[in-house]
Amino acid sequence: MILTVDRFMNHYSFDRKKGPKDLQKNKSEKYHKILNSAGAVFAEFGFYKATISQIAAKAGVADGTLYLYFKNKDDILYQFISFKTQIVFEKMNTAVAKGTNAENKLRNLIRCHLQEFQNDKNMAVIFQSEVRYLRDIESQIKDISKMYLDLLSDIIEQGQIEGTMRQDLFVGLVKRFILGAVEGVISTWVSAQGRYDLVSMADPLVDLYLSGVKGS
Amino acid sequence: MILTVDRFMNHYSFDRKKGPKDLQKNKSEKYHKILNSAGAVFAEFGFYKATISQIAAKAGVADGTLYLYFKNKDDILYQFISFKTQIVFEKMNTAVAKGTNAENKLRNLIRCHLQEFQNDKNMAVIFQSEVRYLRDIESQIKDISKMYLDLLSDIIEQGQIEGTMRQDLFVGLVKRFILGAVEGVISTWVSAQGRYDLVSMADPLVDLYLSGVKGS
DNA sequence: ATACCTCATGAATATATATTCATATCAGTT
DNA sequence: AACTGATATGAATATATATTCATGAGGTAT
Repeated sequence: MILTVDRFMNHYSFDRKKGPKDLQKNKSEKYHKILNSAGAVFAEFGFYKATISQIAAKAGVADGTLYLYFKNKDDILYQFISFKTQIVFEKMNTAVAKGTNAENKLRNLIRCHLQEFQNDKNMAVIFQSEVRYLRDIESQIKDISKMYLDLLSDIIEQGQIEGTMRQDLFVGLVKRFILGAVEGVISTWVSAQGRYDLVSMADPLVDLYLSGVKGS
Repeated sequence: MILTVDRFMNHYSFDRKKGPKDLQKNKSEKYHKILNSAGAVFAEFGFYKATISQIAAKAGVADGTLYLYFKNKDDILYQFISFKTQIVFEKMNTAVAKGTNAENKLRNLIRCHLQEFQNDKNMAVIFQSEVRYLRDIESQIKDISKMYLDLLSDIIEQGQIEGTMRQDLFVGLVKRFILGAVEGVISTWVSAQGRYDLVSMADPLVDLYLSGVKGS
């Protein structure tokens, strides 16, 4: 299966008013400065309580400037998520590709997941907190987790072929189970203000997936 | 360990303006009518997009009436969550108490959890979506999941004593793992508009907790 | 019949803040 | 130096809606 993340970026076609020069601006330094500032403010206050003025101040620009780069407040969040999603999924795909067998792939995926979220706490908080928004907004983003789940499906199926994973697994359930548990671990880490090392949870977590808690 | 849910209700002491007659009003039919309407509206639109007028209309009362029963919009959500939390935890405690051994208790807990959320989809959606809010609001509510995690700790420890669960488990991780996975499954069900039977996931899920996915 | 209390109403108020736009700055070009 | 286009500014505007409060209705006791 081919996992493409392009659709997150490309199919997004709110028609901005200023049209033409957008392509250059998207890459501009200021665009990213605003995006990062927005990330910090959203993470701290939540999307609704965050104000345009706060974001502008943190980015060191005037309020009106945001509207040269973004359609509106919603758009800022949308772009933030799209941008982060793209980067993270590329890394995840790479990580999985490096694994030789199913178990390896799974370990790489989970470690990468935890690593990326640990590296970018704002992102972690926003992905945690703005679930609601993600649900409401543009439909393409709805399945942020879709590709992740597809990755997992592939790994599990490979494991079943290898014979390293049980044949009787209900894949649909197993993948939610795995993703849910990682997110739970991240969520806890976020609540704890990121005070401990998240990545070190990766292997113990995978061990649980594989062997469960039952005594021998 | 004794799990008390009382604190969720009792320690909440915003001083309402009308003081004296509150006790009666808290139980009144209209209070609950508003609370349920609020639940429906919050679930449909999310806390911030929901308006007082919508809630009032759905409850069949005037806007101003809400302020006879609740301090403000925040308070409505707070009370909703407190109320639901209390009920659900009582049921969970009862369910766990009925189990004889650790595995049984775990099965009862998970089944109860899924059952209650399936029965009250508004609650499920709100618990899913308003994470952010739960984090910001009054500190007592922060640990909505605290008691749940404590329940799990007890079960796991019992399992270790029984010898039915591995001795080398990192309980702190295991309990997040279990809760995260249940929440993930619920989250998926919510996204799917609750079209399938959630409770039937309980036993397969617990099987995964216990035995993992590894082939024999 | 009157006074009194509780509860309900919904139009009027107050506030917050997202968004716009007339104006300014600056770089490069002629 | 004057012109042009792109970019930036931030005060002014528009809007939405949470919250208040003067008013009323219904019941009960005096």
